[in-house]
Amino acid sequence: MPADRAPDRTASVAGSVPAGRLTAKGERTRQRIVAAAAGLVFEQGVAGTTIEDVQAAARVSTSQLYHYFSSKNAVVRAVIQYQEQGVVGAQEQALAHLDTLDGLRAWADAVVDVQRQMHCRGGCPIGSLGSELAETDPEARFEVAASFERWSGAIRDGLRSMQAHGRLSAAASPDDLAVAVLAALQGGFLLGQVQRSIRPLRTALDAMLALIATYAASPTSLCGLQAQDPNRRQSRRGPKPPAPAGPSSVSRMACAL
Amino acid sequence: MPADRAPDRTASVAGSVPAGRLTAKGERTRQRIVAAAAGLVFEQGVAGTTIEDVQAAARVSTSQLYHYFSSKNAVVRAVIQYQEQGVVGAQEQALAHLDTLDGLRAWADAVVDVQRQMHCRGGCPIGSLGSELAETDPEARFEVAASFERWSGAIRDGLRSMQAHGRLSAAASPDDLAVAVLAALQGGFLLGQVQRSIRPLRTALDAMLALIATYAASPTSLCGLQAQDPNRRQSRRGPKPPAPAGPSSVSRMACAL
DNA sequence: TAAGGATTGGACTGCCAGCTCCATAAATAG
DNA sequence: CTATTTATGGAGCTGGCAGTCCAATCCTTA
Repeated sequence: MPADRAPDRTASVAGSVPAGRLTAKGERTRQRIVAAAAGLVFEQGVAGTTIEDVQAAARVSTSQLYHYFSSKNAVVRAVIQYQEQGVVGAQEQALAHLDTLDGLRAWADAVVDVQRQMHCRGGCPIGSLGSELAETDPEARFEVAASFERWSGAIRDGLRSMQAHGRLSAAASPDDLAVAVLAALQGGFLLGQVQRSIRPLRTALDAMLALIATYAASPTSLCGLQAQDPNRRQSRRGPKPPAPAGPSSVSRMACAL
Repeated sequence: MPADRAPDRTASVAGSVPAGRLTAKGERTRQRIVAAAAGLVFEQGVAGTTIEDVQAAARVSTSQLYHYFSSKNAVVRAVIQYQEQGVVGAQEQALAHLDTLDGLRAWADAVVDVQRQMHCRGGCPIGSLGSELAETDPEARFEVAASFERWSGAIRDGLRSMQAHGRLSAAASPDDLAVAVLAALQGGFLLGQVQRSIRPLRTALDAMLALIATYAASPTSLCGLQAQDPNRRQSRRGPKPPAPAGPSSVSRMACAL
């Protein structure tokens, strides 16, 4: 067995290369396929993306593709994990040291900015996959469910951190609020994708921020009367927090989420 | 021209029967096709539903189907309008005479109940279509966008009515809140579909209700401190408002939304 | 250097789904 | 009653797409 074998971080993916032995070169090819597939799937959906498309985009032959994946379904599952890594991973970074309401606002701004940069196309890479595959591919549904769980977990941890710093009332439930925020985010992405506008996402997240501000324990009043200042929405154009700098291709833009 | 011709309410659908003259019988056949297609699409998505499937479910021959629709795309567009009619129509009914916060809570309960009855399968009939078609069928995207607009408009009118009755502070923006509520609903449906649980939808809508309660102008306190009573979630099993009674098939259950 | 596994090339196949076409039956108008 | 339009039946065509197969080549190890 080769010595420079890449760490076997893909062993858990059923349908990968049979008897899964990958050299470093093979690992790179495999990654090229997944990245290309992720981009295409993001742009045109699973059903709208053919294996031929992926081959062309990744510049690999049929036998190459089927050397690394047993079926199109296997490619799709790899894409799901790839997007989970990219999107949720970036989210965990962005939410890691969250301890103020302003930090949460900055996070929301960054999220909205992602959709703006995509010109509202494609929706959320994970949410779209979930919607398309939920009723036809149980395993895919399961993996997307896990991604959502991890994502809302990151938000919950951020809120807990705020609570620990005394920035959030003990009456607030970080667990419930996290789920609600993620739902607002997903719904906002969907509405915005369909209407080609960032307004729904902006509005939905602002609403959740206003609710959370209601639970703010520190300086500001407990009553969220100025929670929804109509001016703030438009004035949010300042220097945005540098997103955790992913690679440059279109498919990675999605992952900068 | 026949005298008992059905009213031409489908004339606006491009791709319907060429030179669109429909007898009453033909109209019934057409409706059977659309209803069958709607059910299948709801269960398996557009890509997962073949014309053959629709033919079998609607008990029509190939030539019949292509007599009434020029292509699969035309069928899909008819399905979108069918679902808009069913879902948004029912929503307009349910939200029509909304003038109290409790009325809004009852509405939310009914929405959650729909997902429960579907065992969390299928998501929102309109949202799923939007997600699947947004990037591949511009016309479909446009129609779904219009549906969302109409839907949030219904919510907005309900909130305005509350405002007119003095139940909501003038500082609240029914327009923004309506969009946020719809986003929470859509996101809740998606998360719940993927995780096979009604919790996300319940939680997301409760969060929005808590925010709206914050704006409540009348009896209850302005501070939403008991807004998120964790007990209320389980205790919501009383006699639910009779949903606006749609037909009985599975595909119509979705439309009872 | 030789062997054996990993990687790559690309033609080919089988199937399925969307759609066409022609023929027949039913209904309507005059 | 007859001409015309509308509704139905069903065989079959065609293109595209997932997946197969047999080699050829590269790379690692010994």
